[in-house]
Amino acid sequence: MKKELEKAYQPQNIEKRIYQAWEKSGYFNPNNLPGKRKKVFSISMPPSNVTGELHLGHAVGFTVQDILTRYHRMLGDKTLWLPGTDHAGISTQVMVERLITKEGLDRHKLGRDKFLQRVWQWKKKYGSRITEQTRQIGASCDWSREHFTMDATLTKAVQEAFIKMFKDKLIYRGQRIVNWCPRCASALSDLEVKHQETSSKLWYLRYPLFGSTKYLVVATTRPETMLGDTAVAVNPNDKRYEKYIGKTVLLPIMNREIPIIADRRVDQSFGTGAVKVTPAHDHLDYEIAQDHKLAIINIIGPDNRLTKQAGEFYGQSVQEARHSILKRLEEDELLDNTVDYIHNLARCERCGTPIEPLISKQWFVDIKKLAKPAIKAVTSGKIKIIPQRYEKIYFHWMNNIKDWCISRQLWWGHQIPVWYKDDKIKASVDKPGEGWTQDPDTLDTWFSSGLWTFSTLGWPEKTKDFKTFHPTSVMETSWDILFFWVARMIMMSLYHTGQVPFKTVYLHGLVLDRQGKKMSKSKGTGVDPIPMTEKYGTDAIRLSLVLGTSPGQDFRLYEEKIAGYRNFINKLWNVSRYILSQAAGPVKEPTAKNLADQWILSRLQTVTKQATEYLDGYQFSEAGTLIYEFLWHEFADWYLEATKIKQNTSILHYVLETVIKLAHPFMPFVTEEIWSRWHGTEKSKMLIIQPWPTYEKTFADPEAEKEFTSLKDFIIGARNFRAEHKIALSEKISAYFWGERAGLVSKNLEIVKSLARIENLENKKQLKATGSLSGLDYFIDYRHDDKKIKKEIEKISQYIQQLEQKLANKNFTDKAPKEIVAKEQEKLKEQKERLKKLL
RNA sequence: GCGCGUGUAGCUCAGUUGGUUAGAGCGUCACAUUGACAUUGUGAAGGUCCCAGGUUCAACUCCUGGCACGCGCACCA
Repeated sequence: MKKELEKAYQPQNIEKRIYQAWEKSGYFNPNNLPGKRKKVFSISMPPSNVTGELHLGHAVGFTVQDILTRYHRMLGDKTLWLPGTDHAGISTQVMVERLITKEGLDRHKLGRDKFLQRVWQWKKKYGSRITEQTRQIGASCDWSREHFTMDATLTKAVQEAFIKMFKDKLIYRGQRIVNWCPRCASALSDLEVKHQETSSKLWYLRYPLFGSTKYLVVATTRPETMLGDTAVAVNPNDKRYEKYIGKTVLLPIMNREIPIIADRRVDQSFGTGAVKVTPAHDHLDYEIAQDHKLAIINIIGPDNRLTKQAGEFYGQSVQEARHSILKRLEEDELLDNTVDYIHNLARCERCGTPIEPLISKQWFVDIKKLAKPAIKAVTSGKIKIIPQRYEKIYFHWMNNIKDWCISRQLWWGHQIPVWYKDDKIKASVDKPGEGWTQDPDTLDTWFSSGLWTFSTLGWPEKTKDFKTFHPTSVMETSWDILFFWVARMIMMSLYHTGQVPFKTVYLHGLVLDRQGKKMSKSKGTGVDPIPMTEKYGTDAIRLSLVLGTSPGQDFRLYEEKIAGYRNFINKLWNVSRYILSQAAGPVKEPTAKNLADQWILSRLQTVTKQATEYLDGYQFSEAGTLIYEFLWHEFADWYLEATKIKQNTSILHYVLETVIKLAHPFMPFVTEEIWSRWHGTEKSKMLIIQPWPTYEKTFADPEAEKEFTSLKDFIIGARNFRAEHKIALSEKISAYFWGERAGLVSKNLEIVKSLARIENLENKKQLKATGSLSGLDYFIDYRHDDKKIKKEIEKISQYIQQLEQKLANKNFTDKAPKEIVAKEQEKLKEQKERLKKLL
């Protein structure tokens, strides 16, 4: 052990070097791991968006995945954690479009090929940023298997998948109403639309009844769409309008006669209870039109301008049209009323532009057929979701699933492998021949992500990796992409490979700011993990993202929390510094020489066992907290102090080594650093590949644990001594037990002095012989703080009464399990003895 | 509308099959301090586990019904 171990842990100087050493060792790659590894453990890393930067959401996920990976690697599993990035169609294209706008260009001027070149350039320049940040968080994933969704092999997988689904008639092309983003000039799936409260107006329009001077009033937030109205609908139960059903109104401006129809879906209480029906530009109206066989008139084009069908308004933008139409209606006295109104406006998830529903020819997946087996995979238990309540949400969504629109009018992405020639359509990777042209559209990003667990392992080829690592063991991600991604992976994998993509889904919560709100970059309420890792160390961030959290449950993060875990890491650093400076050397078989030794060894075994069980059960917070408590408040605070009286190097080393192993998955950097200073930097001796500690029965000693705990309680109780007696006690202990070593002092004086007793009592044996703690009666005489003692007596008496009552209850003694009753009886006995001593 | 979550110490949160006198961190207060560590140590104060019923020998935990806050889904024009 080198003496120059720094006084405080300095993560900045260490982390980069440690990560490089790990990466260089090759151990992230399961092929390079030592020993025979039969059991396989694999995780697919959710591909980060290439345009992205690491945020705390990633950090939580990576930490949990890394804990699992490191734990299983140490367990001796053939462990693979496969990383990658996603081309993120819309996000990336939007970003590059903005860039070229600044140059006065747009993608159409540039042309498809040149534009794509620009995107690739951009990807090359910034795409590695996120992977660098992934390294910074300590992710021990296999970079040699890193993939990008637009790699040649993955593109091939996408094409094969599409063609197979097309041939099986699971993918079809149809003219349907879709969510259209005018800015992106592309169709979107339902999931890519977000609703946001927006203040707007509700206009009440008068539609004259045909052949009458009366009119019906309809309310709308979108007056311009009236040009495309093909009916007015009312609820069949609405008495007010009963008499009009079957009649017609004259659509203003267009002077078109349109029917008044009855439909259950109309809400009587909204507006006037009469609705204008615009099938081409509203999802509900479209459905109503289908059922009532109404005409569909497309008046808004993909360019967000009115079509020829809009007559005199042809060519106007939607905004202009709204203005002119309102003006015209007002002039004709057909505008009844205008009120302020807040409604949920549908917006493009990526660019925020209001969505324009319109009729368009797009590609769809007939997803209901895929949903059935995907539901079964979860009900049958083949896939387990943690926490379980998300299964319900999953089922609800899957049971109500609608066809998935997968074509995007974007350039950045996988171009649809379909070719046209005259009226012929052919799905094929390559051009089928002269005169064929390929569909210009690309696929939804989530189509390729849906194949992620197997496309990254070489599918559709039957590679060794695929055979070895698929299905993967766990999918770890945040709950908000359960539908986007997790559900689609399950459907795609079952269909294409016949296997589930993973056996367990672990969902973590979202990281919230101090106020409990979603972190927002624009509001500046976010915590950027990278500067935090520099300030407090990555290990501290990792702990603060995992300890004290619960799966699927959102949680708040703030700086003090991180600082707290930084302190803990520093504690471990100093514990190691102390132990290694006391006696360097190899770890020997531990031999217990006194009660404290027995206690700590037994506790270590208990902790090892429990921590292992927690990790196996995905209870990361519990496992981490347990290690934290043991390391700090048992090993450091008590055992280490005890050894200041009588050192037992073998045990100090053994416990430190074991606890460092247990802590490694949670705080890899500091543990690896301590390890390397102790065991050297040789590759084969790295902590990352050390075997996970096992539970050794020989050290388990519940009796010792119990007795030491009593002793601790007694020592803590000694604080109630009067000051002068305390001094007397200290002096006595000092003179009696330390003799010539009386000079040894510690900050933690009280404990050290009191612990001197452990040694003298010849530990357990004597404790037993003298009747548990009776050997300590010697000190009890010094208890003199009457007030405190009185209070304690009161407390104990109360408790005794409680216990006596309980035991007197026949129902309890008869019906409760025997162990519980026995436990209560023992408690009563203990308390009575305690009381006796105090009186 | 349908569904989900949360409510435990001043603050942030744990609490997996119902069973020690309900826990931790931070904060507060008191005390300690020379050699592992002030990024320290020891302790104290602080709780009708949201409310009301029910099941049970036993409920923070299970059931029913409220209240408050947050979120998701949905055809809110």
